[in-house]
Amino acid sequence: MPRVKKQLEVKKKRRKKTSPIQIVKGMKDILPPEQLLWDYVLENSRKLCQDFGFGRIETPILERTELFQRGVGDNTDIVEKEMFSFETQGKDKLSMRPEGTAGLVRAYIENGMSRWSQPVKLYYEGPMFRYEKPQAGRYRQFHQFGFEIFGDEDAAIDSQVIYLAWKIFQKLGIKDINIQINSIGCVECRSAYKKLLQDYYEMKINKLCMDCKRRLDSNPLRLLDCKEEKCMQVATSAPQIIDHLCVPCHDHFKNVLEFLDEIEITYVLNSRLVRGLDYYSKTVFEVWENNSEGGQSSLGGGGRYDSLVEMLGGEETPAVGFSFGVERVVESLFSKGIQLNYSIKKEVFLVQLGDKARKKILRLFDKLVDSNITVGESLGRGSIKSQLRMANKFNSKFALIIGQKEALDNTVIVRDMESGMQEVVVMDSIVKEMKKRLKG
RNA sequence: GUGGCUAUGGUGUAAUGGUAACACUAGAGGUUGUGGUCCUCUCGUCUCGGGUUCGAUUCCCGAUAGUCACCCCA
Repeated sequence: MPRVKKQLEVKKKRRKKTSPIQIVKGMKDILPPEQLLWDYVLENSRKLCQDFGFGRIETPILERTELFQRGVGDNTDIVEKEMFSFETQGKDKLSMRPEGTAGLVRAYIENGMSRWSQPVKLYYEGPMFRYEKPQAGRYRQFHQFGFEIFGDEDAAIDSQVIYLAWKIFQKLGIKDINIQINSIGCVECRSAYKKLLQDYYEMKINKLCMDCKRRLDSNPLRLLDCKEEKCMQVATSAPQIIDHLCVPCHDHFKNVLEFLDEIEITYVLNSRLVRGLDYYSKTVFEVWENNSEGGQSSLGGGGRYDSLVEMLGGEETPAVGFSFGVERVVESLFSKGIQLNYSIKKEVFLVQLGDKARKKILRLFDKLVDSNITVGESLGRGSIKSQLRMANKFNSKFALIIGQKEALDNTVIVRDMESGMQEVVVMDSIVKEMKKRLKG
């Protein structure tokens, strides 16, 4: 009977609890176990970028909205409806960056990097924001790692960027990938091609699905990518952009592919690959991974953007870049069962009994850490039993036990966790003793 | 933004128109200062808000979130 009453009281108390505040839609917490994978991904990527001569740059998350309107393109989906934009108290119109390149270009211009020795090679990482409908592997705040090369228009640079992208994934252990590549030409040949494509589809408009009929005007390039069977049939004989590139664009693309052949990177010519940001020209590519269901998912993408620097008010500067989604890469690694052992390992574990002992532990902990020994403790715990359980969980080789008696005698019990053998050691020599034992 | 599906302890899963079962994890303990096995106990506003009902976690509606497709991309 009293127990029932108690439960009721507990329930009443619970009711009064204020409701918890939830995470914002499309946002995600990255907890310690997952951080290991993040570190793995980012550290390897940074290392490779540095090996390739890239310097790290960090630009602000907030930029003027205008930067993205001009840079990414006013009519792109990203700018039109996917930006987190707001006005400050000072009436500045700002946006949280939806991608990294525009900010880098701004920094390139603003810091006078055109007078640095060319090419300028930069890499970056950080959160990006897009107001989209969240889905698996697709968040409103997501992270990109990317790198850009400014000031060199040679096709070799394109292939170097692709090579580095490829290499990063190889290094990370994501091997079942392929490079989807295409050239979308320069402004001139692209608009000519668009017209050609529209003409082609106009003739077959009756064979298209509803969506494609609608898209014909707004985004003709997208029709090539439709998954309706009847549209796919029409697409197979549609004109391909690589057949309609101007001579310089054509040669450039040919060179890129030759370089890729040379460094033995397998790529897939994908005439339907069109990227959603306006600033791209010539080479565009994506890195796709073959997933377990037999489909493919995009891990990252990039391309050349020779006119962007000028569009944002700088001198005419060719550039290429690539970026990948850290979440997607992490998830890919996770689904492969790549497990970085998240066992927290502590060589030595300190067990304390009583207040006096607890005080001694604090200093001992510090000394041991200073001599590069990993130490665990559980100051908040009372019983020796639970503390030794912790020691076991931490895979400790030794437990150092200090109780009331030891605190007074200035001694420590050294317990070998494997054999269970115990020995009393004088406090002053414990650090030395531990060092010695851990070596052997 | 449009449409479909889903929503149960920290996690992963059950069952049910009469307040919830199991596994794992976590915490406390299994007599006085000793771990890994074992045992016991503890941890659920059944997402939220309405409605139907004597009664709803279970049915209906709405909200929210997740998820899938479109769209777009990382």
